[in-house]
Amino acid sequence: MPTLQKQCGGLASPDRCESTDAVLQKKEVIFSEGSLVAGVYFVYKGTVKIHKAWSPQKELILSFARKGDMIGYRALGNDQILPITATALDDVTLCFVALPFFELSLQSSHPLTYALMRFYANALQEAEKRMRNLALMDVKGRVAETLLMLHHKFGADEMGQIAMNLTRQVMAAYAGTTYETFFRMLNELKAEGLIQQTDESLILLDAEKLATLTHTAP
Amino acid sequence: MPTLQKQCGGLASPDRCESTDAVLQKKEVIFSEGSLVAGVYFVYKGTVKIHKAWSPQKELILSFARKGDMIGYRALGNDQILPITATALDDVTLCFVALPFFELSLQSSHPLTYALMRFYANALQEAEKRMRNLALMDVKGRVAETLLMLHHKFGADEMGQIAMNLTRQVMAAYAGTTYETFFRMLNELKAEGLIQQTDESLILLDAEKLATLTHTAP
DNA sequence: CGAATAATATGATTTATATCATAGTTAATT
DNA sequence: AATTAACTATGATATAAATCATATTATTCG
Repeated sequence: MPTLQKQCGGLASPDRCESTDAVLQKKEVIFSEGSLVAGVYFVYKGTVKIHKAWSPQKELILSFARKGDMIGYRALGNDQILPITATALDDVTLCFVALPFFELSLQSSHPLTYALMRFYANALQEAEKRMRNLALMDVKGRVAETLLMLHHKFGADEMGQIAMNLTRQVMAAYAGTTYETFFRMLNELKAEGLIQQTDESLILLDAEKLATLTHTAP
Repeated sequence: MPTLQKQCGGLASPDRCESTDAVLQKKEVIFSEGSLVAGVYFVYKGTVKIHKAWSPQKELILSFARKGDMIGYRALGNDQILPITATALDDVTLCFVALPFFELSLQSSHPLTYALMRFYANALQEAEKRMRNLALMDVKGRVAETLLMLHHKFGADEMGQIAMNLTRQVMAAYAGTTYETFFRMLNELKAEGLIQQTDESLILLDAEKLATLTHTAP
C-alpha cells in the first residue's frame, strides 16, 4: 500500500492505481474551481486541460496534463478550495489518491515531500515566466511559445507532426488570446515559413526562429 | 547553528542572522536574472522588488518582499539559474543563507521541507491567479487588484494611508501596465470615490467596490 | 545650492488586438 | 441520414491601452 513514495519519487504516476480508478469522457469536468479539495489524480490516459475561468466566455488554460502527470496538486495550499478547473479533452483514465492518504505519504516520506517541493519550485518558475509573457509579450510571441510548448509536451512523430489533436480554440485559450487572433498569427507564421499546417497536422519547420520570437521584445 | 529549522518552520526570517549580513542601498541589485544561485535571503529591513525584465524599457514586478520575507526561493528549481531579479527599493538589510546550508537544513528537517512545499503551493496559486488576471482582466481591474494587494501587504495607518512609498511607476510595473495608464486609472477610481490620493498618501475608501472590479468581467 | 535626473501629470495619436459579422466545414447526436 | 452543434476561416469595425509629446514638479547629488 504505501508505495506512493517509491513510485512518486520523481512525481510520476504510480504503475497501478492503489486507489479508485476513474474513467471520464471527453468534456467531463474532473473537478472545478471553488469546490473542496478531495485529493490528487494521476493521469493514465488521455489529455486534461487545467484552466481558470474569467467570464463565462473566457478562460485561460494554465496547463495540459497527460499520461504520467499529476493534477490537483495546485490545491495543496492553505485553503482547501480548488483554485482551478480540470476538464477532460479526450476520454481520460485517472487514478485518484485521496487527500488523507496523500498527506500521510508526505508525512512519512521526506524524499516525496522534497520532490514535491522541487516540483512546485519549477512550476512556480514556469508560471511566473508566463505571467511576464502574458503581461508584456505580444500575441505572436505567445503563439510561438504555445507551439513550442506543445511540441515539447506532446512530442512529434517522424514527420514532425505534433502528437496532439487540440483545437485552435483550446490552443488560443492557452496562449491567452482569441481564436480569431490565434488563427491570424498561425497564418503569419505559415507565411514566414516557420510552421506548416494541414488540416489535422501541425509541424514546426523552424523552431529556432520561433524561439527567437519568444525572446525578442517587439 | 542548525536553528534555521526551528526559526523557519513557518518560513519567517530567523531573529538573528547566523550567516552573512548584507546592507544594500536603494536601487542596488541583490541578484539578477540569469546568474547562478548562491542561496536565499531573508529581508530584515526595507522593501525589495522581485521582477522579470522584458525589453530594457519594460519589466513586470512579480512581488514585493519586506521585513520577514524570504527571497531567492524561486531559484530552487531544476536548473541553477536565477529566473528573476531582486532590487532594493529602499535601503535594505538582508540575511544571506548560502545554498549548501539551506539544502542541508532541508535534508535534515522534514517540517521545514514540508513548510516550504506548502509555501510554494500557495505561491503557485497566487501566480496562476495573476496569470489569468494579466491575460483576461482589464487594466482597471488589475489596478484595483494592485491597490488591494498593497493595502494587504504593507498595511495602513490609523488614517487608512497605505504604509508604503512606492512610486506610481513601480505600482504600474506590478499591475502590468504603463505608468500613464496607471495614472489615468487612479484618476477614474478617484472620480468614482473608491480611493483618495494626496501627494504622498493613498487611501482605499471603498475596498469592497475595488474588490468587485477584480471579480467582474468587463 | 543649483544642475541634473527621475517622477508626475495630461492631451493627442497610433496600434495591436478584441469584437462583430457571416459562411463554410467538420464532428457529434438523434 | 438528417439535424444540430462545434470548430474553422476571413474581412470589417471598434476600442482599450500603448506610445508619443511636452510641461511640471520632485528628488538626488556633485
